[in-house]
Amino acid sequence: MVKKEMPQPTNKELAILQVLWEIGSATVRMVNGEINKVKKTGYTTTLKLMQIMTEKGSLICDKSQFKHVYAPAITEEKAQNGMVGDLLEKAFSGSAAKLVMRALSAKKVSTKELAKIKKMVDSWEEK
Amino acid sequence: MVKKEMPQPTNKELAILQVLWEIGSATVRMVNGEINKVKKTGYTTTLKLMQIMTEKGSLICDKSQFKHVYAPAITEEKAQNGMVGDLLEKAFSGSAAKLVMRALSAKKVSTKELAKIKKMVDSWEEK
DNA sequence: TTGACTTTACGAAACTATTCGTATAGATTC
DNA sequence: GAATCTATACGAATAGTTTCGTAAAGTCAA
Repeated sequence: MVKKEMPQPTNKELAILQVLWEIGSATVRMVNGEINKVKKTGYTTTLKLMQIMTEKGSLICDKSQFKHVYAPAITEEKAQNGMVGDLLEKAFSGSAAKLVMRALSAKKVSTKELAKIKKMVDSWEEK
Repeated sequence: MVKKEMPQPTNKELAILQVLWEIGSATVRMVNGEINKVKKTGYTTTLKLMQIMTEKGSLICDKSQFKHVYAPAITEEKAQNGMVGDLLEKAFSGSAAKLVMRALSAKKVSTKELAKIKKMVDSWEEK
């Protein structure tokens, strides 16, 4: 079985995927509505992008109804793994430790977040 | 003082930056030599890209000699922080914990790496 | 059914990244 | 200094993303 090498989603594609991961599936109008809360974007712009994403295989489109219904073709988890893996290779020579270090310093990390991270690292150790 | 919003480097730009971070500063020929170890690329292609990067402000060029000498305009640390911060925002809703979790699962992390990460998280806690 | 409205289809423009061919200028060698 | 080699300058082709205008097709209410 050949593993398809999926290119990382572009920023706009990711914005659309975020909406669909959140609500499961939606029409273009619904997605465009969400997108517009962040940045004004024409309806046909979003439509076109979603059609292209369907061609690429990152969305699935149900055309049985007049209003086509779109859903993500990959899970958020897989996409996140892909993006982190990509960044890891191209900017951190594959060292997860370096990346984690930057993640901690890139942003003020709350005590709560830090506790979560600690817990996660500990539980990972047991494997 | 206005903080300039630096766009994230593209993949090719990053490859060039990697070389310069490694050796400090270099001519186009040297950079192109390194690049070509990974992927065959024409000399003028690398030249053009480095000129564009200089225009953009991600490289600094010393033209006092016939063979121009280029150096990175930002540190690897800053660039890594930027890239991680960007990914954090656009794909993890700003949650460092989620990103760290993906970093751990995106790749087999060695025991050594895991120990480093643990140490880092612990020392971070003291602040 | 007709008119208003919504949705999709199509095509193209604007923009960016990447690539490289060709021309020109500076250095080197004989 | 003429030939040759190396470097930069310039412009353009290609490819991919993002944008949207316009047209065609489907829906629905009066």
